[in-house]
Order: sequence, then structure tokens, then C-alpha cells
Amino acid sequence: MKKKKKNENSSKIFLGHDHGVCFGDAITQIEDYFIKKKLQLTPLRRKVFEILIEDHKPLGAYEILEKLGKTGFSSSPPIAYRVLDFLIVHGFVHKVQGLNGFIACSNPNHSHFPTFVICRKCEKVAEVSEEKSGLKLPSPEISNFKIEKTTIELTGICSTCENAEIR
Amino acid sequence: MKKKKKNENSSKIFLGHDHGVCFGDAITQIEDYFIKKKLQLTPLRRKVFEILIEDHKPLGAYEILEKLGKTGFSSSPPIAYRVLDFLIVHGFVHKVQGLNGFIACSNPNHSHFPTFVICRKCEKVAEVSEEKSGLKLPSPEISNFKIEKTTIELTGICSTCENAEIR
DNA sequence: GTTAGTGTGTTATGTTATAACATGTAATGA
DNA sequence: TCATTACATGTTATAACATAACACACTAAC
Ligand SMILES: [Zn+2]
Ligand SMILES: [Zn+2]
Ligand SMILES: [Zn+2]
Ligand SMILES: [Zn+2]
Repeated sequence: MKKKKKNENSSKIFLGHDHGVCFGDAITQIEDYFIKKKLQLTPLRRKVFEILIEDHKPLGAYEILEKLGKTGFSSSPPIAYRVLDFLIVHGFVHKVQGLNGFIACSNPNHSHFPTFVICRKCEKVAEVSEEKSGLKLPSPEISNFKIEKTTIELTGICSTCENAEIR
Repeated sequence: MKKKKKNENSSKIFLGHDHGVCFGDAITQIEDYFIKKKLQLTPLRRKVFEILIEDHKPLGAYEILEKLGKTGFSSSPPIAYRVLDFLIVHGFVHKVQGLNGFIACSNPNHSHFPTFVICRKCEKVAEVSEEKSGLKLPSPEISNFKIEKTTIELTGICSTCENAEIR
């Protein structure tokens, strides 16, 4: 039998939240991953991840630092940038270039090339998987180029905000 | 003698330069566009565009400022950022987010959603059109989101650099 | 118990971008 | 004619984002 599943969601990528994992799940996932990979999920790293997963929207490094400071950690810039780099390398955080912000991955624990859909008005950001976005990358052979990392960000206006616009 | 067709390059997007318009052409194109749209191609705007088209690679705002300073213009930051914004709005320049750099458009004068292919080793950057990239954006209706602007950047290693790598 | 690797902290600095205000010039139109 | 507007450029100061370099503690390995 054919699956219609995919298209059900794809018609409203930007509605609701496409939060594959929610708070508890996310913490469990990162714990498991760190154990499996023999990495240290230190209090600092855990805190930074919690800050990001909490309201699951992009935060600037300095916003994160402020929150860290309030919970007893150092709030000097290298602290945040180092931990963020680490979490990015291991796929639990992405950088949203267009906002100079950092966001918890919606579907971590596997390598992927996500698309970020960003409403310029309400500033909501959705992470959309390759399948759902309908976006297909060029095959490496064709482009004669080995893709290691992608930055794909679609900025515009979500239907909610568009309907609310007067112009 | 026939002219080489564009798709001859499409199997090697990243080789040679995918420079749809070269220096003279580019200047002519921007002149025509500005006249048609009744915009002022002032000496400053022209100079910034010339700087970018000259070696057609991404330059930082402060690199551009330095070059401006050497030719008698002001070299205070707002000068560059304002002109760059203007040229971006009118489609003659793109920002390469991954490099905090600005690059002259390879195929200006029409609206498009280009892909930038960036070699992390030689730092060459190619602007690839939607057709050539093989990359297809989700249709607006499907995503329930009106795309106004895209940032699509593929970072990795070009075949030339890969062949030269020891590892 | 020395060494190497890792994680966090600190100070200082580098890089990228914008806010706010000032001046000049040309077109518009009471 | 002379205000009004629009626009282009210039200046100063500062904001926002990011990294270099060094210090110190902890642990595991040798
Ligand atoms: Zn993700
Ligand atoms: Zn919105
Ligand atoms: Zn272009
Ligand atoms: Zn290369």
C-alpha cells in the first residue's frame, strides 16, 4: 500500500512546531549519544543544550551567555562559542546564519542537511528535513564537488503573518 | 566558430568560472538597468561594483572599504554597507553568509534564487543557477510559506583540491 | 609522578555591522 | 523664490558577533 503520510505534514511545514523531539526526549537522546560516543555531557554542555531546547528558537550567543550567567556559569564569550561548536559538531545544534543564532536540532542523532524556514515577521523558525522540504541537493558527481556542509535558509512570510498583514 | 553552450560546463559546475557576465558586460548591464529603473549609478556605486566584479570573488565589507579608501572615497563602514545593500536589493550583488562576504552576481538583471558552492580549501566560490544546481525549492503553496529570499550555500571541497589532499 | 588530553575560566582583542546625525545637491511645487 | 522633499554621501560613535592566547584543574595513561 502507498503511503500518504509525508504529504499530510508537508502542506503545513510552518504550522505548529516541527519539533521531532521535545524536551525530555531531547535530553535522553543527547545523553544516550554522549554515552555511546564516550563524550562528556558536562553540566555546562547540558545547560547550554537545555537553554536551547527550552523554547526551541534561535538564540544569539550572547543571549545564551546571559542565561548561563544567571545559573552560575561563566558568561564570557568563549564559553558559549566553545560549547556551541561542540554541540554543532555532534549534530545537536545548528547555526542559523541569517540570524546569527543557534537552535537545537529538531531531529538529531543522524547526519542531515536541514532547511530552515524563517518568517521575517514573527521570527518563527522551522527546521525542515530534506524529504519534507522537497528540496533536493545536486548530486556530488554532477557538481564535481564534495558537499560537506549545507546552509539552506528560506526567509519570507508565513501564512499566519501574511493574512494579518494590512498592505 | 560557434559559441560554447552553457550546459557544457554543467558537469563541472565548479571548474573554470561560471561567470555569466564578464567585466565589460557586467558594467553595461548595470548601466542599462539603472537607466531603465531611473536609478543613479553614482561614482561610488560604480566603484563598489567594479571592485566586486574585478576578480569576482567574495570580499568582506572592510576589504571593499580599504579599496575605496585607496581611490579617494570615504572608507568608513556605513559607506560600504549602504552601497552593498543597494546593490543587493537590485540584484547585482549577493551576500555569502558563510564567509561574511559580498560577491557580484554572475547572472544579474532577473530575480533568482542562486546556490553558492564554496570550496573550504581554495576558497573559490561559484554561483550556480537553480537549473544547474539541480536544486528545487519547495513550492510556496506546499510549504504554506511565501519565500522571499533564499540563502543556499554548499560548502565542501572541489575535486581539484580533493585530488591534492594527502589524507 | 610525569605526561597528555580535555574541559572550563579569564583577559584582551579582532571582526562585522548599525545608529544617529550632518552636509550637499537636485527636483518639486507652493 | 524659497521652502519642502528626496536622495546620496560623509562622520562619529557604538553595538553585536566572534576568536586568540593563556591559566588552571581534573583525569587517564604510561
Ligand atoms: Zn537538525
Ligand atoms: Zn510569521
Ligand atoms: Zn546572482
Ligand atoms: Zn578547492
